[in-house]
Amino acid sequence: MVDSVKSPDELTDIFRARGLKVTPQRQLIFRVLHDELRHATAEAVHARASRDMPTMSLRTVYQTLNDLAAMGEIVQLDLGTGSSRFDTNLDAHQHLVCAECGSVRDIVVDSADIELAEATLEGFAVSSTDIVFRGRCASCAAGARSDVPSTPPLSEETATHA
Amino acid sequence: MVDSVKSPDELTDIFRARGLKVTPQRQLIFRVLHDELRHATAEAVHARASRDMPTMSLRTVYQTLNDLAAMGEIVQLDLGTGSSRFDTNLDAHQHLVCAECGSVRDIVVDSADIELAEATLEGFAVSSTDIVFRGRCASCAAGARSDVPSTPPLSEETATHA
DNA sequence: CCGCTGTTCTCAACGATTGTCAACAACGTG
DNA sequence: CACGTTGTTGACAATCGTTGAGAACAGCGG
Repeated sequence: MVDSVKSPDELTDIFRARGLKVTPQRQLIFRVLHDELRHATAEAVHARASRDMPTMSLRTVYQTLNDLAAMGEIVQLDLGTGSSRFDTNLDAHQHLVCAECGSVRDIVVDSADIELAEATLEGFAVSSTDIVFRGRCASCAAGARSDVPSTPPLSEETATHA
Repeated sequence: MVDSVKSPDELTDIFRARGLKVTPQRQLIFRVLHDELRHATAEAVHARASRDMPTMSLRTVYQTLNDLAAMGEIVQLDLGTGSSRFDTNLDAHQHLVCAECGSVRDIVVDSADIELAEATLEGFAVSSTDIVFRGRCASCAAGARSDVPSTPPLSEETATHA
């Protein structure tokens, strides 16, 4: 986790450099992302930001998030949890996703291991490798409810077999 | 190893074994999946199936697809392409996704390579590992014409490949 | 033939996200 | 500090993928 909090100056530069105004909304959103929510959904960012700025519009959050993503300051992720998440970690890394609570955690994988045989690729030019480890996080495992009947997950999402 | 077409008998057994009726819709959907569309979206399946059975409802397709997924006969995938895809390949494998045309191809990865340090996991119990290699397929690289907007006219799933 | 039960169909609703558009606030420059 | 350009907001509508709710239906046992 090298990228912790960015200074207000950096923050300002980031926006200014692209001709974007440094509005309090943008500052707040950016700060929320870096200070607290590392894999937040737009909703989550909005909820958090609304505490400090009650008039904050969800529309603005989406817009700013997209702007930041377009600038390469954050990365938009689709982890199959229903909504996009925005990652402030720009370093190469992968994710652990808890199927139960939906929490997301970064994990560094030696992607060099994942070498694909040229022959297998058959001309496919890989530009990025997204890995999602699904499972159950420690918290959920700890507070595992016992009354959950083993009803086959009918309308569950992304049911992967063993 | 390629699970090609399943015989009508197997097909019947699959449904019957779970107490589901072998309706023409289900048969058709199942056949479409195994015969042609290996990573189809519900829409795609519906489009194909509608050719043979014009009254086929999209709702039924979704329902049947979910049923099949619940039975473990197909796997629901979220490849970040906007909609779920349903994979008939039950063997452990990963996917190559072309960012341009959206085509999906299977690829076998020695997932044993992807060893995660216990310490790093911090109690997270990994149950599945989904890897998506994004990039550009050979076809798109070959016909890299900028005048053609990347709009797959018919099915989102182009031919398996050259 | 009747009714039961599982299926399918139609249509409406949902969640996430974006478009629009008008009124208004405010950033950044000079 | 004034001004012009941008950004924000609010109030919806619209989109896409997907699911819910019932009604209509088909097949089987009685």
